[in-house]
Amino acid sequence: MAGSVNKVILVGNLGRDPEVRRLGSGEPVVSLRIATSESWKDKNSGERKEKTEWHSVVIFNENLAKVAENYLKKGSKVYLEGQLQTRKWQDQSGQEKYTTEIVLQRFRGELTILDSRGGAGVDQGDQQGADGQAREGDFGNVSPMQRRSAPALVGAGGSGSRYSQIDDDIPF
Amino acid sequence: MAGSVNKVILVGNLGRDPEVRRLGSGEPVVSLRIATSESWKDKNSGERKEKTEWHSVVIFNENLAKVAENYLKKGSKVYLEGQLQTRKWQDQSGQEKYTTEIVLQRFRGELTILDSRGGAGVDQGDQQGADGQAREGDFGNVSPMQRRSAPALVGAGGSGSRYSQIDDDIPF
Amino acid sequence: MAGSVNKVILVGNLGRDPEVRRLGSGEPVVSLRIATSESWKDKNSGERKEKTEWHSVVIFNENLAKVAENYLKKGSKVYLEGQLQTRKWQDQSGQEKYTTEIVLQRFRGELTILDSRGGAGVDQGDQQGADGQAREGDFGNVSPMQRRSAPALVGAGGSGSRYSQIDDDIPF
Amino acid sequence: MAGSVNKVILVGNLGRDPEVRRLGSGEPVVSLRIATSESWKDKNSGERKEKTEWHSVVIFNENLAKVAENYLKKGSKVYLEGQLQTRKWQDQSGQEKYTTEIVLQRFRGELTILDSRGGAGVDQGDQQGADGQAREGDFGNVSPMQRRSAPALVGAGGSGSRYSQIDDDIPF
DNA sequence: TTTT
DNA sequence: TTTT
Repeated sequence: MAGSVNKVILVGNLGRDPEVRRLGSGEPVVSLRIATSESWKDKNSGERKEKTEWHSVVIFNENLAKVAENYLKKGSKVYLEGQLQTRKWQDQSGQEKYTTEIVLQRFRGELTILDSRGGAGVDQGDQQGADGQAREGDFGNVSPMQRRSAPALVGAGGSGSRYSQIDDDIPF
Repeated sequence: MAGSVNKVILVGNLGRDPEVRRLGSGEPVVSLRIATSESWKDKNSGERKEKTEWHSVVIFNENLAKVAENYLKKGSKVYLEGQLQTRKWQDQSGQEKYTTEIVLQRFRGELTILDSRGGAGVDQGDQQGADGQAREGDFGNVSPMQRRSAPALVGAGGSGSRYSQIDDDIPF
Repeated sequence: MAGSVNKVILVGNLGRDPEVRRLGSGEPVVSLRIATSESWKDKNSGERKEKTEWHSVVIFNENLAKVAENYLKKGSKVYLEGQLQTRKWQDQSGQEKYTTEIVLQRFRGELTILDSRGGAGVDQGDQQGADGQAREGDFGNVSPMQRRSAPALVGAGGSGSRYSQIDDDIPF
Repeated sequence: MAGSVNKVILVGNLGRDPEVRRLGSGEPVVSLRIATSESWKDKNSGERKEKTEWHSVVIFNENLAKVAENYLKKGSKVYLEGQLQTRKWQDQSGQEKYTTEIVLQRFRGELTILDSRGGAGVDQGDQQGADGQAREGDFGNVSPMQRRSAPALVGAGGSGSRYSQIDDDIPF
């Protein structure tokens, strides 16, 4: 439809480490499980109550997938923008199921790490500085402090060469 | 969780008339089915392609539910803000199913009608003018032009009295 | 600062035709003046009141600038996303002034035309279809119905060749 | 104008402590100065570059003003939503000036504290729990850990009674 | 399964 | 004036 907008904005924490699968090209596609929650004081009982919502996020955006793979882990707090997408699938018994996910398509979406130490903002528009000059291959300002504690584990099947390529791209 | 955000922004069109059910208190809860879509030209075939995404929206916000009930219909274009919520249910055969909806909770969310004639902005914060004076009971600027063509049908089970009460509330 | 977000979302109407200036490269930079407004019923006087806010928008994003140049005009309704930027300048008398604008940087921001006839969505991520295949040069789904009424006037200083180049890019 | 949206979303840090002034009613109006910034690696020089943008925020929303007054301080990181508003004023020399601010009107806007320890989410819709029950007077889930280090200084001109009233409202 |  |  002409003239439509489909946007999700989340600020929440990863419930587990990112899951990475690779396309034929070797590019990572990263899945995240993000929790958001609300809490309030029940007016009758006076108790604190809390409700957590879990969100499934899939990152096809190449640069953001690399960042997620390399700098996020269980517990990380992020800001992200994606779009809603519902897909149909069949379970083992042939039952039809629907799953709604927040998808960051290629060249789309945003991801910003919010953890206090090593937090870093990254989004797909970061190919350009405030000076208006485009900078291809530059994908943002991820701080090394944010690096996952076990970099050797970074990237399922990831090779050192891929990782150093990221070192070239990431500006630090 | 402290410090989280769960927000969906949609601009799209209703695929069918709003569905209204009533709480014990008589307040409407309105369900919408909203389409958003993207189109692009396939680089290989040169064909125009389009993909439509359908979204289920549930409006508990009392004022916005009244507006949806009375001023939206199949084809209407809206801007809306709500939050993602996934609920579990069982179909007739006892199968577990999950449905993800965009929910506008009581006192939360936004809904703005974007149709060219009679479009009108309404949101829950509209209890106050630009002058900073609170105005309870005032819920926005819905134009009569936007009224559904068959007001007699407005509101499943709705009575004339309820409708005129809305007339008191809606500022026109 | 690591971990920051600076985003403006507007739905409003152009108060005048887009203003286009050209960079040395010939790329258009387009300025828009957008009105948003709120209305409410004054609780004391019972009068309808309305307050309009005017926003200055500057589009450096190349594809979106072309769309704005060619498909927007006074009165057009748009959805747009950009970022806040305040710049300092001096008036003729040497007085320091500050102007805050909503900027759509290169490769960033979104612009979607919302007018009922010929409305069309365009954003910088539209280089890729729902199939996940990137499509460079494709910048969205602008409908010919949306074309400004006087295409001969399109593009200050614009040549026919540039315009037909747009015809190649725009998918219709 | 019917059908418009005027929304700003910021994630950033306070450059200084909140400034509080009081309305005749004693209600606080809080001004914040928020920094957002982007950084990138210059492709030519290879240097890290950074550009910071400063935003002026004014909070009329009563509950959010109290939270800002009591729980934010220089350096705090927040997520907030408000609307753009430009006002005209005259400096001492009679010169006309314009200032653009992000305003959180009464009953509108959102504010969520993002600091890692003691971070807390608060927004004006928090008068209701996930159970859909409205809870007046409840304005969110601010953690005591987030309290400013010198609570005695909290609230310019604030009395102990006002502060304990907040203690009643804030759910901890 | 996160976070506070 | 913040933050990394």
